[in-house]
Amino acid sequence: MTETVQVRRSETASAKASCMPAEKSRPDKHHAITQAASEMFLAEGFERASLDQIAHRAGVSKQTIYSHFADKEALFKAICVELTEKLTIPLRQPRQKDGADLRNLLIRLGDDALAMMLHPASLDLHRLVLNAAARFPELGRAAYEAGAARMIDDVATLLSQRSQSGEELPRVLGEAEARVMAEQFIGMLRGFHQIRGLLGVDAIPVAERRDYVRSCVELLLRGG
Amino acid sequence: MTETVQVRRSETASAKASCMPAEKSRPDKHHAITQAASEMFLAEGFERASLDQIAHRAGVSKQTIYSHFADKEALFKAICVELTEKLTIPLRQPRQKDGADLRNLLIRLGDDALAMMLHPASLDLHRLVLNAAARFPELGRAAYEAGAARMIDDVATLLSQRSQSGEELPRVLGEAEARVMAEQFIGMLRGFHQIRGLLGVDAIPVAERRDYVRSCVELLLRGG
DNA sequence: TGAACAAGACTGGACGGTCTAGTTTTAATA
DNA sequence: TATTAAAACTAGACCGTCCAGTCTTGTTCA
Repeated sequence: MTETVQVRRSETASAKASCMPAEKSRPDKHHAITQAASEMFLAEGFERASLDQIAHRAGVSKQTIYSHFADKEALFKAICVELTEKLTIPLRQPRQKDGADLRNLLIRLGDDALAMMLHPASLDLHRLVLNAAARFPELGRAAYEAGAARMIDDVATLLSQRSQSGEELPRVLGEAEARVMAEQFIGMLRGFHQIRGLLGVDAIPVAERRDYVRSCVELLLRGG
Repeated sequence: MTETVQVRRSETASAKASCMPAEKSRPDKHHAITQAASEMFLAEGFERASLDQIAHRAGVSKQTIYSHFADKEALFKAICVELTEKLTIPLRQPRQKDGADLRNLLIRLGDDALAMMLHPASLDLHRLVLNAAARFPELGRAAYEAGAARMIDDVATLLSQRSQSGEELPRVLGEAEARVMAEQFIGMLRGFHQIRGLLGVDAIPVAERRDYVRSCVELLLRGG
């Protein structure tokens, strides 16, 4: 009796250590758990989401959760990593640059970036990670790398390249200059739109948002 | 016995309704409570801060807290309002505009605004309100009005005035244009500095930050 | 004297995590 | 294909802890 229990324990521990689907579990259970946990954590936050609720919503017993994850904290971290990865997929896909001039590239990029930042799931994750970062610093850093840092890198690379080869920008940019300008561009793009979403203030209409993006691009191209 | 308790109850309710210092309480108690509650909420968040801890830190009994505030939620909201008010005092003080040109005004304003946004207490409150906004929408809206909206208004007014009367900006700005440009300016000013603070990523050195602010002002003046 | 207070016991309930007992799935073997 | 044993699972009881909010019993102060 107790022996079989001990065996289970050790397997449980190893499965959790890797934070991966347990090797011998029924495959759909893991997904059901992470799905339900995502919904609950996003909607309620870490403290208010209870494992009983998550288990019930996943159609799974609490014990099964504990056979996949060491504890609530491990489940939470796994969810954060998974969601961060999922919601930043657009940032890791190479952008189409075929023949477009810098202005139109920046407009497309700006429209996409802003839409991503204002997506409800993105706002919820933002809230979640911001809150968790105080207690789990590695989550904060990981989210920064996957989100903000990635965007800065991409825009900086684009600006740097385009400034080298011609007349699309007033001057040739060094590495550091390009990064500063990228931060300025994404910063002004974001403006207070994301904050408004997070604070429950009404968003501006989409048409107005498009105008705003274009206005940012013009400001950058004139001022850069 | 029970009667005196009933009397206390009704007084408690009225004192809390106004969210002001109870009329008949010893004056320093209220401040001790809000002080301790501020510290605990900022450090731990709403759920993890317990009333026992707050009472202990305030050197006050739990009952005293409940004679000043209806419940934990009311205490929390009062703290949020009070902190929001306190931390946005700089935004409500008229700025010195004596004889300075727009460039230097914007630099001063930018330095101050960024320093304010990156202040540890400000970051903690930001986290707190962002998290609370999902459950208490009025807190979110109030914070937006006191913070972001206020800054946009101020900068927009400044830009609009200066654009009317001369050559400091390339063109005369309408009301709406000035607001857009103000949002762009503060947005690029903030960049990802605040996010880095919130996520626990190392901040850039102060000297570099000053350069960044100046660079933002130049970009705005050239591009506006 | 009476109102505000301190100290802390107490209640009721939620929750994280464990444990038990019985059921289903899997996969190897006869 | 039928058998079977281990592993994964379910349902829910259970434990210990924590906590919001109440109540009691005194104490302090105006």
